[in-house]
Amino acid sequence: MPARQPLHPRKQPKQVRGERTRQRILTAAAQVFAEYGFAAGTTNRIAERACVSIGSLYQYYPNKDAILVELVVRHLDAGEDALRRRQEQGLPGTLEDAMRVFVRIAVENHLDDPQLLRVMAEEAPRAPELLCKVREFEEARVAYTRDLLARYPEVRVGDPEMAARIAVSTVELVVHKVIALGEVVDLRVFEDELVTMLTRYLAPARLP
Amino acid sequence: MPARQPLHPRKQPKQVRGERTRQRILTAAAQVFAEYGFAAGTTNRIAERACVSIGSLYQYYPNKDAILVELVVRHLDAGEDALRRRQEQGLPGTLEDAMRVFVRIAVENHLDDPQLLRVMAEEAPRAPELLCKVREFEEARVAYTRDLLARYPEVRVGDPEMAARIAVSTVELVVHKVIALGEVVDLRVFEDELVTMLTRYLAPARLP
DNA sequence: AGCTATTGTGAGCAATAGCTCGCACATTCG
DNA sequence: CGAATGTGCGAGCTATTGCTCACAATAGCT
Repeated sequence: MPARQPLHPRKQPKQVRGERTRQRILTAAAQVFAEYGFAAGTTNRIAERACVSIGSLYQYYPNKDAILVELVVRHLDAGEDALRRRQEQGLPGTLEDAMRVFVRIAVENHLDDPQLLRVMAEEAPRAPELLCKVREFEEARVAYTRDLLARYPEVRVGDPEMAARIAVSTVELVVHKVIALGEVVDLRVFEDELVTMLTRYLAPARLP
Repeated sequence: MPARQPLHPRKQPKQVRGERTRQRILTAAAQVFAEYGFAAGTTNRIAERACVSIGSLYQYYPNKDAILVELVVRHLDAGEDALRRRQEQGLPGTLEDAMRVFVRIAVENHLDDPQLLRVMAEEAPRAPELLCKVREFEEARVAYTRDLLARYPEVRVGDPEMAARIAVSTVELVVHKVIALGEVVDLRVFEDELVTMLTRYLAPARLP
């Protein structure tokens, strides 16, 4: 690895041609990272896959990391959108339904491209910029979940903030593990159990 | 990165001197990996920290990965030992106590050296050999947990195997995240909530 | 056509880091 | 002591890879 200096004023594409090239590079990068991993997914390989010269690649992205950052940001945005769309359909009738929505969105999000997701999850902690963005999104989800829980009177936890935090992390991490690491389990059973765990935790049946 | 060929018949130390050198290398590697991360923790740096020449380093480890593998295996062994020792103290009185033991062991295990643990967790999925070993240990823990749950009559779950799997993963992943990623939370509150989640999930209060 | 800004090219530079190999030093043992 | 074996050394080879730069091609406009 040579000079990694951002002495580069990358340009915004001003013609359609440029926009399309940029998109080709991004798509190729997603494939290459998914196939080879981040380290072995060299910029030359990405350029080759995108049918673009290496020079062009560096015209749009200042360095390799920046490509990954854009991929991650796009993924986070997509996840947020999915949640927002569900949100607009109104509050689920029961807490269990609400939890099922969470889990299912997470599963769908990961099922899309498990390999790429795995790379992103592995590489995220390395780039401080990425870590920051990921945390931002996560904080938003925690806050949203905390508010959501407040709407169900049957919820009874010691520390609502911590409960939301644990719930969000658990869904994210456990789903990611099962999907990306390719555990061989029945997804329906998995979903049911995970939903049960969250529901029983947050809204325990009261003793007589 | 140049030739990574294991054309090497690494030797077992036959003198005490060799054994000590090996240990110095391992200790240094743990420090260097924790401080610089895996990629930036170069073999030369490790050798320097260990006050050993790189030639000596490669006399005991065929390549860089092998050093990490040994560190991970040692850590896994340590964790298993800790669990076994508790196990010999007899079955905890309640399920909640049993869960608390799990969580606390995980926390202690991670509190030991969060940075190194983080590196190991991030790097583990890359080396197939490591992934294999980690899974082996995890399967053992799942089996152990499944058996443990069977001993508490109040446990009521749809799929005991899946429940054990989810419980093990949740503890491991969530604890790791909170400790290694340095989330700013009260550890006591965190422990309590996590234990509560597991307990309520596995042994829900029965309705009248 | 001609002129300019934008986009595209790819050989090759520079830096890095894993790892080797020939040799020197240390330990053990007869 | 001296031979055999084990241990330690570290300059430098080799391969890789992120990235630059001088130049070429194309698009848009008059």
